[in-house]
Amino acid sequence: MSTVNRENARRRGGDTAGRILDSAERLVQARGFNGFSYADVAAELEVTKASLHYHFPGKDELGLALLARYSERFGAALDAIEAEVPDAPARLAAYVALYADVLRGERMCLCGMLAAEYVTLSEPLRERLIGFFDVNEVWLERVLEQGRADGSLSFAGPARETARLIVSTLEGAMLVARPYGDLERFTAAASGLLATLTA
Amino acid sequence: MSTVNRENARRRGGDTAGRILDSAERLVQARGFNGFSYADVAAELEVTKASLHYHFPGKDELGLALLARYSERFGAALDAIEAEVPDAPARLAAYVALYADVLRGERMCLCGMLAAEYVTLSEPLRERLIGFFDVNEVWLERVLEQGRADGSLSFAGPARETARLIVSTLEGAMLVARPYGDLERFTAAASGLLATLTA
DNA sequence: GTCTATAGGCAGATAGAC
DNA sequence: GTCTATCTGCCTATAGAC
Repeated sequence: MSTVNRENARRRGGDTAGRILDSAERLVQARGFNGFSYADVAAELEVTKASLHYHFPGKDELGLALLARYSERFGAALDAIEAEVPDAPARLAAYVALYADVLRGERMCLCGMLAAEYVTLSEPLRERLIGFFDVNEVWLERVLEQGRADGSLSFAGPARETARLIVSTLEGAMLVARPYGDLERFTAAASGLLATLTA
Repeated sequence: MSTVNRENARRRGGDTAGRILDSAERLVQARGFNGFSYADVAAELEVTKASLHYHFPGKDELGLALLARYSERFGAALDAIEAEVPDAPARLAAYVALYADVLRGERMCLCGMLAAEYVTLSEPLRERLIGFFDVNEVWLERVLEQGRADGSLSFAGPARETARLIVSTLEGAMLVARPYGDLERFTAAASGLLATLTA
């Protein structure tokens, strides 16, 4: 790397690949994977499209990198909840807060957005998208079982099904709340959901 | 209209505009408004793109026609439920069945799909999309109040909020179930939701 | 690593013949 | 109403200089 480029990277405040991912992630979450282009990212970062192709040869590779980073970050957030929050109801509330934070940035969940575009995605992207939801379900399932065991949560049937209900409700609440530009719509739905579990 | 064209229309089994809407609707529900093109519809109908532009000058007009027809049809289905199904819990179940029927065709709800792409939509499209959700909420609100009044349904807080929770959950359940290609995922979530209201 | 330049294709859209 | 032909612009992607 040249001295000039190193200086540029420093001034920009981070590695270029990371900045590309930041920009692309925001664009996908706002407009969808089919609703953004390399040109959009290039304009935002004030670099050329060709430069983006150096870091991510094709849009599919970019999508895979996006999803990998998102899943990793989400997984880390789940680990953090387990480390910092002991009881099951509070863990669920912290889980909901993860979604609320995304929506606050006027973004849709990356994976909810990709789920809408599922039919148009490459096979590798599809597989990893499914993997994201699976991880969420497994994590919620454990929290739900913990809560049922210690009496802090109450629900009927397999914990896995309630876990799926939670994921569905939160994704749907984000989806519908965003057009209204109304975070309260999301939090109200989430509260209503959690209320049925702590009753 | 020429004799030949009238014959073509007859053989095709309907007016051209309607067939265009049928094709476009299916494509939007499967791939998104940004994921289909006039070329896709033209290929499916074995006509030229120019012909489509005669019926719907631009993609935006096509989208508006799509949404208008969908809303009208959905409204008619809600009217039919009210006419044929008397009690509130059964009305909710019938409402859920409307969504399940869409998903059975491996489609996402048209409006859920457009909600995901909201940021990229024209202002007229945005307004009418909001209108669709409003109509759903109002209808559900009335059913919920009816059920609470006659004791067949039980929920806390304003009926409108629970109505929003129902819409969110069903849209989210469709969104997540489709990648798994698993209708049962949707019906399980819907059953779980309805169970909390009849308890 | 980033640039200029460009390829090749598909997008939405229009003019005008039939 | 549908066609052929064409336009303009944007898309993803690549070659090669610096």
